Amino acid sequence: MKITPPETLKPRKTPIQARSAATVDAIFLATIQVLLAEGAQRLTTTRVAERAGVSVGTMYQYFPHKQALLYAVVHQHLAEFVEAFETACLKHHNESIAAMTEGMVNAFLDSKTRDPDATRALYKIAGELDTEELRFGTAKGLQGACTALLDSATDATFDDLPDIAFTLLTAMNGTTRAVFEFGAQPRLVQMLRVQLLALCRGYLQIMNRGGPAMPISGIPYSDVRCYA
Amino acid sequence: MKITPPETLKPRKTPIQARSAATVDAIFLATIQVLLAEGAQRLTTTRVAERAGVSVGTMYQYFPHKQALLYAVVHQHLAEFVEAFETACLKHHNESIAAMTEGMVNAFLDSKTRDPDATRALYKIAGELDTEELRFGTAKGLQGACTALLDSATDATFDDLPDIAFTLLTAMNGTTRAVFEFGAQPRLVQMLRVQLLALCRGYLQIMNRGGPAMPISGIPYSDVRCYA
DNA sequence: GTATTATCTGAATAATTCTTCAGTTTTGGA
DNA sequence: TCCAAAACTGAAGAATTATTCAGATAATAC
Repeated sequence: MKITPPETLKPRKTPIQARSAATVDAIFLATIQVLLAEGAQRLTTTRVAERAGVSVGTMYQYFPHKQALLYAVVHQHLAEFVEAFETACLKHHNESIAAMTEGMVNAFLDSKTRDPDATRALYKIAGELDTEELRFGTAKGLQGACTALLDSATDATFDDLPDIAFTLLTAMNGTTRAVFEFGAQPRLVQMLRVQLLALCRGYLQIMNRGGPAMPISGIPYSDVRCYA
Repeated sequence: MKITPPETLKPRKTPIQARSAATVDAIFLATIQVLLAEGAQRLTTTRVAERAGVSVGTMYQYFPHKQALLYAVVHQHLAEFVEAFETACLKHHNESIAAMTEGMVNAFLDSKTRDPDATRALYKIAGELDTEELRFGTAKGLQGACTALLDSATDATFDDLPDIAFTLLTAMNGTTRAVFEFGAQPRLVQMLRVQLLALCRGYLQIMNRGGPAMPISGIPYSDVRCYA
């Protein structure tokens, strides 16, 4: 997964000395902190600079405008996330569905949990990033990795794999997002890990082409796969 | 579900004549339109008023400040959604899991699809509403309805119902949100309907206390329910 | 030690935004 | 028809914000 930022959102210059590298890091960190402490509305260049302990001018030396800063922060974390997820997917190619789901769920949650503040902050601005490019690129990357993974399952085969991958990923994201917006207490995360495992496994079991046709009595499952 | 707005977010006055009722409606509509056309950043009181065809002063006669307007718009649609979902849940009490999941998924998607623009717009500002009260209240309401519904299933019993309801609801929301953020083309919505049905059914099948212990060979499912 | 490059500063500017209120227009009833 | 209440207007004020740039300071190379 490689996502190149649009021309207008590219950083103005990259740090050379160690001092400036530290400055940029501080700015990134401050962005997250201001976002969590004050909300997206009150995320201003001045406030971020102040929190980072640098002057506003310094910020504008690295980022041509506020949007570029936001883009950089989101891009950084999202890229890390995509890479972690893709790596985990590759690691579990040619395994069972049970092993795959475990790998995916753990990779997903571990990556989001590594820096909970950042995760929470990112969910807050994800909507205002006016470039769909990032979201779209990220989604495509994850979907590709998940599709390929499932396609290599040793104990199941699927129709409409991209749809299945899309559903799995967005379901994981939705549940995770909710947990983080409720504070992401460890107990909640652990609960989610268990529930997600069951969610993914149950879903894939039903979608498995060779699986049982009607696991629960009542309305038949046959209509589940035949959509126009 | 009844959600009372905090004192500071209450409307300044309620329309009496038909004329003013139309004005408020126009303002609500304009808010959605500006949000979609310009984004959350550029959602200003002046722009909304202009789009609604009224003066800014008129807006401030009904809403004490911008936040109150936003709150009102979100509240209106969310309340409708919660009620539709709760009604659907009540209608399917004491039925099979298959019937329940179908009822829930359809209610969820039908309600969100009724006014796609509003749905898309709401997802955009959901994050900036600085009062968690609404989100929290809504979540509680949905979770309660879903929990009660599942508890009445004729062909299954569950442990940790609130957790299961939470997972189901946030998974549905996550997938739906993604579809709407990608434009919500009818084909995508139809796809989602099918996938969600399978997702919910598969999950509940696994979580059913009386269900099969190990539906897919490989790593055992036994650990799925025993979390600390 | 000096020259050069990298980095930082922060008051000033221009633009945008929220909110008010004194006055005007419209409505519905007596 | 006439009037009091309801609804509307929009220019003006106060506050916030993004962005610049000329000059100061620190690091590095030679």
